[in-house]
Parts: sequence; structure tokens; C-alpha cells
Amino acid sequence: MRWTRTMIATLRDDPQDAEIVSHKLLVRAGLVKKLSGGLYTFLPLGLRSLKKVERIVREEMDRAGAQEILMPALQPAELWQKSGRFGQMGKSMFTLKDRAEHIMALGPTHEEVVTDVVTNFLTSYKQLPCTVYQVQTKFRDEIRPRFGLMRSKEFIMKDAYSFDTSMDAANASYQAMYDAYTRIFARCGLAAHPVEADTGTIGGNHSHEFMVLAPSGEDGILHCQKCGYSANQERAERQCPPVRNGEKSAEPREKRSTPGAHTIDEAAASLGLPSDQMVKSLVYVADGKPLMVLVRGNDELCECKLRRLLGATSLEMADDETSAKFAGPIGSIGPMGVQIPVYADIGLQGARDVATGANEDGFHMVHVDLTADPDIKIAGWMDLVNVVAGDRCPRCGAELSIERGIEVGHVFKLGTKYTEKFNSVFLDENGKSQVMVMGCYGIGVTRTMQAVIEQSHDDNGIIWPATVAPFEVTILLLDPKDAAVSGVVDRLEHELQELGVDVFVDDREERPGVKFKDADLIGCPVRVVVGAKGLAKGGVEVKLRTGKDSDLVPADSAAAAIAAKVAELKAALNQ
RNA sequence: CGGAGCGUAGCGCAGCCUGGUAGCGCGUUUGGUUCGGGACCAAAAGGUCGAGGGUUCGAAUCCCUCCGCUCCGACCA
Repeated sequence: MRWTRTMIATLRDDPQDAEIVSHKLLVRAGLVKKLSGGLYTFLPLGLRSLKKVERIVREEMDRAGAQEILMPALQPAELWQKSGRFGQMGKSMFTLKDRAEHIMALGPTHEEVVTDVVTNFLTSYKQLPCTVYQVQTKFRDEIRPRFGLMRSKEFIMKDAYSFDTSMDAANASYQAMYDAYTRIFARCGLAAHPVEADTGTIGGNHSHEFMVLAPSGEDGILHCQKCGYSANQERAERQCPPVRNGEKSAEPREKRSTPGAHTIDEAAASLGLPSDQMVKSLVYVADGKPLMVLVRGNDELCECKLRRLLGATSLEMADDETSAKFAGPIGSIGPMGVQIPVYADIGLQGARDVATGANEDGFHMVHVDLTADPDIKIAGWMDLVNVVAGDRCPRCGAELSIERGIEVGHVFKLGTKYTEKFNSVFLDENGKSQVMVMGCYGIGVTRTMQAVIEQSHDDNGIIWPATVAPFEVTILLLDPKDAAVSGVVDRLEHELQELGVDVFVDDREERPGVKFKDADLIGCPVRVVVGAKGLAKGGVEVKLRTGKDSDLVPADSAAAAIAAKVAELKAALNQ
């Protein structure tokens, strides 16, 4: 392909609306063009990379024994009502009506459709296990699209679904996908780390996310250097330090004046207590119902854990008015005598002498015994806190560290959540009807492509891994008007194509500096410079995007040498 | 949706406070000189100043409403 016949516009300046480096580069290198918030056109260069990621995904899915299918993006709402997710997904699902006034949805994911499909086809244990997948555009009405392709309203996802006869068999299918994912990301040149994750609205009981570490990542990942435990902050656990109780336990509770103290730190200072002997009491409203949560003074509540444990769709902190109505003014809340359910973090179990708000502005209560106090009713003890760096590993007790990550893939063990609702049964060896066990597996293909850039770039531009670069080789035609030079380029281009190399020629009538800068920006792995100067010295100059110096290679043997180099680069990633 | 910011040429921005001729850099077109890491000179094309309303003799500028975009939070591949 030739630059002058390709729709590429490289930009010198960073786009005004891009924040993270991969988003800037995506736009500057002319890979995508924004149509509107969360909606992007893939330009020729960007599409080529995207297709390469897709190809790797397909190869690995096929290798793992999955079959490619293609399901409709447009789906009847009834399917979603059947699974019970219509309300749950409602806000983030694009819905519309057809001319007969039937409510339709643009698929944000396909558990419902696929379960409906296979229920008709998979009727015997002899057909199982079965895994199907598709590469398709998904639609999600994101609350806040962000960072270019990272979180967009329309994106390309590879979604796979496995169906098995038993939990054990399902675990094997899960493992096969897990292994395929590991290979897919490695082949894309990405370091993606599997971490234990929250299953969210997809459901099921066990899942792993594949995370690309990056400061711009939207998730926190807790990691243990010692034993290798890794988990998304949304679900990470910890070994809890013992509760700090007072010197003299079980004294009668006592109200103390704490004028002006509204934060834990202020109250702790006022009472002369350490913050981990304080109890933080928070009033929330979950699906319209008020409740109270208690965590240690030095801990943060993890709202997503609370939401999951309550099974709530909406969850927000109560406003001042609501808080005062059911407990006390914000800043002085406590669990004594409240008429709403109170849930406490497991880290507070055994707390016999702690301090809380007194439900009265300017007062706190000390010597509070959470278990024995007759005025305190704990509806449930749950893991509710946000685990942070410095907390102890739940497995081995070593100190946890935290990093940011981009979620490029997510694998779920779903159990029978969907297959039961859709009555997806098969006949086993004994002719007995059984419900299939399901798993689902997603890769954000467009996001993966951007994650590659996020992880692999320098000040000059993108550094594409050879497997997913829009082109493997860029030839810079430095003196387009020189017939000898352009003759060499024509031949080299042709020879490389014959050898199966993706080659791109910058044939613009630009000064060399411009071409060098753009070549670095676009970032193809091998750069070949063909110019009068080089030819006079005896050949063409071959340089890797990652390297510093270029090799002078005789024009006649250049194609073979370059093709070998490309093959080597790809082999290193594909092993 | 809550909080913050922005919207002026394809891109990046100034002008707005203090109302009066629509401006700069990059890019684009033409001509010339250049030519190995984002050249220079000259000429040119390109604008409903996000939209609507109001104030005013006069609005990019002041006021109101709406829309869009970006950032922080909840959602997620």
C-alpha cells in the first residue's frame, strides 16, 4: 500500500480531547477518527491493526476447539426479560422499538441469545462439551465513555460461551479458554495478568480478568509478591488485623461531647482514640431502601462489594436529610437504636470497646460493644472494605501492593444461571434430563488494540509488536523523483509482497525529516529507508522501530533479509 | 445523573474581562528556493465564532435557555 493512496492524516499536535497517551497516539497516527463521544471510525491503518488482533483471537479460539458463529446484534427485549436482566442492564442497554412497537435491544452481550440458540441444538451429552464464539460489535450506553476506544458506546468484542455436562467438565472448558487468553495476549505483545475478579451483572461465582498494567487503567489490582495472589480491588480480600479494643473492655457505653468533630480523624482526636478504634457508620440507600453500614474508622467502604452482597441495582450514599431521618446527622451517625438494617464489616467482629457517632450533632459514644449492646442489631457481618496497599495478603499474610490495570479480557464460570432460566437441558447417558453448565468469556478487541499502544510506545510514537502492526514494514522513499531510487522501491515492495510481508511505502513528496517523524509515529516494526544517498553507499537501510542504528543491506538481497527479520519478530511473539 | 472545565478554519490556540473590520501557528492549494530527523519565501483557499433567544445603533465578546465535548465519581470488554 502507498501513503499517497491511503487515507491517513497524521497530526503534529495532541488532540485536545485526549487524555491518555494511547488515545493521543491513536488519533495522531491517523488510526481512528472520532465521530462523537464514544463512537469512532477506524481509518485504514487502524482497521488493519484491529483485523490483526481479531485474527489472532480467531486462531486461538479455533485452536481451543471453539466454533465461530455470528449472532444478531439486534435482539428482542423478551429474551432479556426471560433472564431477568432487562431491569438490571436496562440503563446501559440501548433499546428501541420496531414498527410493530416491539421493544428491541442492541446487544451489550449475548448470554441470552446464545443460550436460546444452543437450547435448540444441544440436546444430548454426546454433543457436549461445546464452545461457540463470535467477534461482533457490542453496544453499551456507557454512563461516561472515556479514553478513546477504552470505554466506548460501540466496540468490538469477542465473546465465547461454553456448555458442559457437569461442573468438572465446565472447569476444563474454562481452563481451555483461560489458556487461550494467555496465548492471545502474549501474541499481541501484551503482558496481561490474570486476576480474581468480581462477576458483576454477568453473574456466576468465579471469574478472572486479564489485566494490562498501566497507570491509566481504570481498575485497582492488589498483588502479593510472595505468593502471587492477584485480585481486582472490587473483590480483593485481606487478613484482617485484630480489632483494637480499649484497655478496659465492656464498660457501659458513654456519650461524650465532641464539638465540631464530623470526620473520623476529628472525632478520634477529640476522644483521644486511635482511628482504628473508631467505627465509621454510613447510611446508604439501596434500591430505595435505607440501610446502615459499619466499617473500621481507618477503612474505606467498597461500594461494589456492598452492592454485590445486597444484590442491589442502585446504591448511593444517603443525603443529609435521609441520614438524619433514620439515624443521625452525617458526621455523627451511630448504630444504636436505628430502625434500619445494619451491616458490619467482618473486621469489626469482636469489637467490644469502640467509638461511634451518637446520632446527635457534636456527640460521640465510647465503650460501644457491637455484639452485646442491646440497642445494636447487626443484620449481617460481611466483607465490605476496600483493600488497599499495605493490607495483608489473604493467603500468606505478606504485604499487598496495588497497581492500576486495563481489563482486556474476562472469563466467567456461570454455572446454571442462564441455562436454568432458559431450560437448557440435555439427556445424559442414562436418558436423564440435566441442565447444562455454562461459562462465558469476553475480550475487548478494540480495547486490546489500544492497550497495546498504551503499553508499547515512546516519545516519538507507537511501537507496534510485529503481530499486530498495521504493516510489518514501512519503506521510506526518500527521493521519489529519482528514477533509480523509485525503481528500487517498486521492486522491493513487490518482492516483499511476494514473500507475504505487509509492506507500506511512504511515497509522498515530503522532506526526509517529515517521513522519519511519521514513520516513528505510526510505529511499524521494520523501517526501510531507500534514498539516493543510501544507494550510493551500497544499499538500503534497515532499522527496527525498537533499535537505534540501521543496517545497510544490498538492494538485491534486501527483500529476503527483511522478510527473515519480520518472521523472526513475529515468531518471538507467537511461540 | 452529581461536581469541574471547554466549545472561534481540517488540527492546536489567541481574541471575550473593558461590545465596534475574524486573528495566529500547523495543515491544505499554487509558484519558487531547498532536501537524511517535523525547511524557507511569496501568493491563495478555507469561518452560520456550538444552537436559539434577549440586551444594544452594533454581540465571538454581556444576559438567559438548550446542545455537544472533556475531566473526577457510580457502570464495564
